[in-house]
Amino acid sequence: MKRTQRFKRVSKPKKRIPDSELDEDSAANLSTQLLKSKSTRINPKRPKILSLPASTSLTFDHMTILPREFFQIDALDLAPRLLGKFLKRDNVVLQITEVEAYRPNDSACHGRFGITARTAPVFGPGGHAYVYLCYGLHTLLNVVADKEGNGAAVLIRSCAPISGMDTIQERRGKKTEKPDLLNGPGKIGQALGISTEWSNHPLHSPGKFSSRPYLIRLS
DNA sequence: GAAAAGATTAAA
DNA sequence: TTAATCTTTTCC
Repeated sequence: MKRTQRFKRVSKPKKRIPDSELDEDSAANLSTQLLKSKSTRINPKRPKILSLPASTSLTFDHMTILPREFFQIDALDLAPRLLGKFLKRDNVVLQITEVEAYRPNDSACHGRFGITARTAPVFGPGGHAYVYLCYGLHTLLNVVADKEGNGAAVLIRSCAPISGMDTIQERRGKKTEKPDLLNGPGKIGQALGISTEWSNHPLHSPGKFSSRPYLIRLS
């Protein structure tokens, strides 16, 4: 039975921007390349791993915050579009490398039993965060997808560090630069320093508090 | 009201 | 392979 759809960006992390050079509006000349990947089964418990089509080279000049319309589409469409995008909070910037889509009919989707106190944000309009505690230990970050009323979201599973390495390592409690720094959904939440209080926070604007994370792209 | 499961991680 | 750890949902 179908549960979820996972998308993975298989490429090397892009060059890192020195913290001193990064600001709200520009992170000059990052280029990102979506490399071809095979469709493989990463976790036997999960039915299918989808991959991106092969290799498109994209170059951007300026960072812009993604508009809310960007998010208000089917989670299955939103998921691959999040690959390569940037998640920013303060000096920490992560580039999304692996995501997983959860749709209303997926057996693992938190929205499958309707609106509850915890899952209410999932049913809200796309572009907000849905953060919840997993196994009592890990804060998992989802990007709510689709229109209001549809319980769909995309889990951020893995990222590459772009900026704020010191902060990331400090929050993670590891000095490594290896993939295990950010290759898991619980690690993303930890690296961003978020808690469940962040659930329902809009990701399509910096928000009232500048320290709140938001999703950006280079365009 | 009690019990079990869970979109995981790190360490052995 | 397993313990850690606790909230949400389910079952009686």
